[in-house]
Formats: sequence, C-alpha cells, structure tokens
Amino acid sequence: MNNQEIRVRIAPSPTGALHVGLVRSALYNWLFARHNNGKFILRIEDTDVSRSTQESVQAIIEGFKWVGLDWDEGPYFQSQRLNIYRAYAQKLLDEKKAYYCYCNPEELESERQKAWQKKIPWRYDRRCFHLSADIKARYDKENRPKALRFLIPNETVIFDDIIHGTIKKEPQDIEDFIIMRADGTPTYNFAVVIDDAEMRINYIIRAVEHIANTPKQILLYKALNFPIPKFAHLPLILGTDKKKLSKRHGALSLWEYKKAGFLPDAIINFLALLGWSPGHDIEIMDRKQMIELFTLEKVNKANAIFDIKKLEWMNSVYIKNMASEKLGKELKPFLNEIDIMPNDDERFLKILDLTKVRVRTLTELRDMVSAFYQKEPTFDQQAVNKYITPKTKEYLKLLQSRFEKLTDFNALNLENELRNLASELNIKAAELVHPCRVALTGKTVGPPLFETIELLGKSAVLERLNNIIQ
RNA sequence: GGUCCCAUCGUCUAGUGGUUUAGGACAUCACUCUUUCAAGGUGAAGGCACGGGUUCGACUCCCGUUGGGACCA
Repeated sequence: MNNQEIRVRIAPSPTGALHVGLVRSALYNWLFARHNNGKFILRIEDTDVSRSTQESVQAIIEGFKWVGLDWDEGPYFQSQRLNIYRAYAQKLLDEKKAYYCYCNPEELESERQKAWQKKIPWRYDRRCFHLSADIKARYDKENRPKALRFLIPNETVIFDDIIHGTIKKEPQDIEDFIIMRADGTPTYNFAVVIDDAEMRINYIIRAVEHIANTPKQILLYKALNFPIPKFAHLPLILGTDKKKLSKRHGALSLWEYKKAGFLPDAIINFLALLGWSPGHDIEIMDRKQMIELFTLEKVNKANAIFDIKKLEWMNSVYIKNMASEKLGKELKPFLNEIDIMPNDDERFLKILDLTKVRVRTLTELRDMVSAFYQKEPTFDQQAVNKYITPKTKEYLKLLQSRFEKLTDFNALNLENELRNLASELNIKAAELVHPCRVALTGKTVGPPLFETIELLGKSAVLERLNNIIQ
C-alpha cells in the first residue's frame, strides 16, 4: 500500500425509495474513508432518465444527512457528464477497441430467450464486428440505430477482491457488451468506470451483485489506460425469506424506519453489524469506535438477513442510554403530530426518565408519554372489568380523600398514604395499587404508580378518581 | 441456460489446524427483583449442511454433493 489518498464513493441511482441496503453500502464506504483519513464522494447515477426522479435524489441526500453520513465531494450527477462518456466512447472506437452494432435489441433478446429455453449458452456473436464497410455505410445511410459494443480482448481477467479473494474470468465468458446505447446514453458498466477513474476512486466498495460486472469493468480500465482500483464486494442484505431485500419485504425505506421511531445512531450501529464485526463481542458502538475498528478485511462474505427484532432491541438501548433532554428533542415531532406540545420542561423530562426504559421505539415512547398529556385516560375495558368493582370504588373513595389532604404531592408521600390506608383496611397494598392504576391510567401496565401519580398532578388525579367513583 | 458468489445456534456473528465440553448478542423459555409492565441479574434450550480427502489432529485446508443467492444493454 502506498500513501496515496484513499478515495471512495457511493453511487446510487435515484430510482426509488432510499433502502437500507444502500445506506449500509454508504456506511461501509464512509467508515473506510474516515478510518483511513480518505475522501467519501457522493455521485448520483441518473443516466436512466425515465426512472430517475428529483424526489429520489432529494431522499438520498436528506437520508444520508439524517443518518450522519457526510460526504466530502459531490453530489456529482452523471446526467451532466454525458459529453465525457461520449468522448471516451469515441476514443475506444478510434482505437478499434469498440465497434458499432446495428442489431435490433428486441431480436437479440428473443434469440437469447430461445437459447435459454433450449438450455444452450448464448452470447453475442460479434456479427456486427465482421460487417463490411459497404454494409456499414448503407446502414448509416439508412439511419439505422446503432449501439456501441466493447470488443473484449482475448485475455484472462484476474483480480483480488479484498473480501472474496482471487477471482478469475475467461474471455469466452464475457460477451462484447454495449457501452453506449443507440440513444447516446452510456450503460452502467461504461459510465461507472469513467466516473470512478475520473474521480480518482481507488477503492470500490459495493454490493456483491456487482462482482460479475467487475471483470468487464477491469477490461475497460485497461482499454482506457486508467489505473485499476481495488475492489471489495459487500454481502447482500436479505429479507426473512432469504431473498434480496426489496419492496416486497414491507418497511425497507429509511424513511419508514424514521417514521416508526428508530434513531439514526441505532440504525447505523445495527447496519454496521450486518456483514461486519469488530470481534471481541463488541456490539454497541458509537461512530468514533466504529471508525476506529472498521477494516474491510473483517467484512463477511455471507449474505445477512435483516432481523428487525434485533434492530428494535438496539434502538431500545439507544433510547434508554440517551439523555432525556436530547431524547425529548427527538420525541417532540412525534408528539406534535398528535397535537401534544409539551412546554413543561421539567415535568416532561421526568416523564421521559420514567418511560424511556420501557419502550423500543419513539412511537412507543410517544404513546406512553402522551398518556400524561391527555385529558382522559383511554380505558382498557378488560382492566376496568377486573379492577373497578363496587368494593374497590369504596377503597378509591377513601384514597381520594387522603390524596386531597396532601399538601406535598410527591411520590414518597403518596406511597405512605396508600400504604397506611391499606394497613388500616387490613388489605394488601396491591389491592389498592391495581385499581388505582386502572382508575388513573386506564391500564394495568405502566411505569411505577407513585411516580405516575406525582407527574399526573394533583388536580388531574383527583378528577380522574372522581370520575371513576361516580 | 451460462457465469460468478456464498454456507457456524431461528437471526446477527466470534472462531484463520490443537487454547473449544464451539464464545457473545437478539429472539425463546425459566428463575430472580418488583405494586404492574419493562429494564436489570442468573440460568436453560439451540449450531459447525452432507460426503470424501489432506493431516498425528479439522469448524478451520482441498475436492465433490446439496442448498441458497447474484448477474447476463
């Protein structure tokens, strides 16, 4: 390894939702760049005009920002670089390393299909390479559409993938693939090589689905006299059905995870571990640690299944470890959505302290916190049936009058009052606790009762008890 | 169909020939703590796909089979 600056990139096509597979690839590139003091570059591959959208470009940019993957250069846009591809295409044509193909794409496709059905291998047979000058002139005169094909040199391609080791490909297994379509746009394999070379990308870290393209691309690097970068092909993220994660697997866009109440740090931590492990049983890591520990050599080869249960657990860890001030800021947009605007900072923080340890997502937290801000509790009918009886109503009546007399309405005093009453009535404290919780919160489960009562506040508590007693 | 990639508990993984009765985490179950639910603590169950080699010795190396996956304007 020389001391040349390391330059990596993420090159998404803006053709749909920003999915977690892309975020994971970006993350690994980013970690590698930061670990090596290199540069992380963002390039938008928008040559497929029909499928690219501005919204998708925006989603990528905002998404990377949201999860904290900052880039050093770009975004560059392929659509603004068409002249560059054309110039290189012309160069290959002039050097006879590429040739025009006048074949009809539909015809070729149907030939291919037929061959597959007959179970015989099919590869483009270079028929246009052998066309005479006369015929070519005639076709040009007729204005026949022509694509540009790369003439595969007769050499074995060998490269060392950092993750997968040595990979070898024989020339007869590669067809003369198209580099420029008839409409003048470059194909993926061509544009990507030129962009990476021009942007001096020296490490290409991308998903393993591109491993089959790599020999083609290496041949292009050679034909164009570009230095060949190092390659590292990342394992795929699979759905629970072991198929490549796609739209069919439900929530997969980054925004859906955001909406569901996942924290960027948790998502990043989880994604980092999907295909990589620093060893030593380390799992919860902040970004600094991740950057320090990350190496491509420790990336796995095998594809990984996305397990939302583990993400949920990790998110819960991040929620409970987050300072309540900060957590409050993250939670407020969720509360605002349901028209709750907490402006009682001290109480709000206490509520968070009480609730954050018992949720996995911000939406769960929102539901638990909002209960403190609603006028009426939402009653769980089963809980009511079980705990609100004529007898417990009597108890609650007594309890209410005691609470009413309390001047210092804090958890400690409340607990004393309730326990005293229980022993006077000669019943277990639990026989008061459960009905009281149902009367005040509508539910049998929740944070510890006395803190809950304190945070609900005296007037709300008396009112709620009153409503039940009636 | 061709080419290529992959294979440790249900899931994410540690493991680079002997330190291993294969370690950790999520999920599951039990116990514990406790006013409930969580969190925490303790523990249980659960895995090297299969078959051949190589070797004094294979989860680890090689080959094959099976299974999964990807790519082929």
